[in-house]
Amino acid sequence: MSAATLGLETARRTTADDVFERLRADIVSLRMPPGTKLSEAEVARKFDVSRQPVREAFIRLGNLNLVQIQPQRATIVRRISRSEILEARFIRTAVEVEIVRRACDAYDGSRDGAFKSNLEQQRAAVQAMDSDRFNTVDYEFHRLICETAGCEFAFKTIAENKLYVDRLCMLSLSSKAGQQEVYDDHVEIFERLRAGDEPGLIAITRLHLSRLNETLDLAQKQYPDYFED
Amino acid sequence: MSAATLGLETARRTTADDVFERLRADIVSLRMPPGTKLSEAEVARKFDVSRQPVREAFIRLGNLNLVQIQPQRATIVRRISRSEILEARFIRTAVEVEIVRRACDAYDGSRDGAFKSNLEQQRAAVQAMDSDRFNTVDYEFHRLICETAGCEFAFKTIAENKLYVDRLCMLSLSSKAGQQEVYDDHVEIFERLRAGDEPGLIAITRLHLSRLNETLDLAQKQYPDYFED
DNA sequence: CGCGCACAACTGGTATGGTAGATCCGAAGG
DNA sequence: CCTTCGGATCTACCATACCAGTTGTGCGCG
Repeated sequence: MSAATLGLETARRTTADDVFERLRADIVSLRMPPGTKLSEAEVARKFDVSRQPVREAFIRLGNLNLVQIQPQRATIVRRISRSEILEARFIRTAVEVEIVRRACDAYDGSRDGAFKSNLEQQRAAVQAMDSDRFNTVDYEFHRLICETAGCEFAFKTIAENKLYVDRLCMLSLSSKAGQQEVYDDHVEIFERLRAGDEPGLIAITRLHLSRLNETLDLAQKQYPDYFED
Repeated sequence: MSAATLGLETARRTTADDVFERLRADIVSLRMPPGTKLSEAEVARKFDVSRQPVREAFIRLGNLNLVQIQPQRATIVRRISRSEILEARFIRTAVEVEIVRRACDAYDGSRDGAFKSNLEQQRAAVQAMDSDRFNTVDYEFHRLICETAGCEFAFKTIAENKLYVDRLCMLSLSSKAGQQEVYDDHVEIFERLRAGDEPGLIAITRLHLSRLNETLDLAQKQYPDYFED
């Protein structure tokens, strides 16, 4: 992912950036479901800009594997790849395990307040069945762990790999029970971290990330057209 | 990294692809050293194409963090960032540890021949002080480990993170002693793998990757202008 | 009725002209 | 001599026009 797409905006905002962001949002939110055909000309008309910025946005989306550019044919919103998601999870697991290992070493309790506040927000989101909200604080929880480990930068990789998964989460099939499970995991992760129980922390982290399987199976059964394998 | 940059070329080749590849090669080979100023118009003239494909190539290079696009100002070959390299190594270490862990479980000796052949080529390259050759087989060695683990895909992430490091290696400051050290590491990695000694394997892998520090220090001392921090 | 070919209507790729913003440099004023 | 201001000259950005493939369709022929 480029620096420009990650928020460290030092440069000024351009039309191409706008188009990119809007399309990106439309894709990950599933307002444009996988398989949707996009056309430079059409999008340009819709956003009332020329084809040029649209084209550049397409290139960047293509680099993120969110769209598939078929020269002289079409550009379509990429379908979800089961194998790709599992591969992304492998990478994320590797990184996250390394992170919690470091976090365990570096833990000094200075972020306990933030953790407790975050967990409380998670609990409330589960109670209110607010999936969007839960997703956001989930993100924040993992960022807190990165900070504890002194590896804020690693969150970039995690977020990048999460891109593929975000659309899955958006299928809103995250039942209350599922979210409760995730929340319980988070609580235990925090407890193990505080206790300095490194082996236990790693084990629960692996278990936590492995839960993606159910979500994946469920989603693929429910929306087979959204998948390419 | 986009699919197009990884060789699974299903689409046809475009002018922009050519420009991208040529610039990329020029950058990682240091024919265009860090800090070199690029201009759409200038590159277009040099390659005898229009500015458009050049622009698109710039965007893709920017996504790979190989160049820095400064709107309305200039586009320059990105300087090497010390912190960024260390961050990339963190990610790579995390992934590689996970890989060898899996490789240890999945090891069945079926690739022993390939490993031995590869190590022999490494030995020869060290002897001949052929850095380029050594770099290539070094790559292959790590790919072999990925294959053993059944995680060919993970090599993509490793290679991607290696992008930042490639320019370092190109400074050809890899002394014969340094290469010998790396070779010895590889030998031991293979031995631990065969012996099924997982803890030892992980330890030597970590040690192996940590050796980058010396290279980095040396390079930064010798070519301070190539670095941005 | 069915098959094939040609043409029309797309698509993305490329070339080029014009615009706004950033920088640099020199001249004018302190 | 130093500072400042203004314009010349860069830059990347955007719009438009044109080109080259791909695809789908419908007409004509077997």
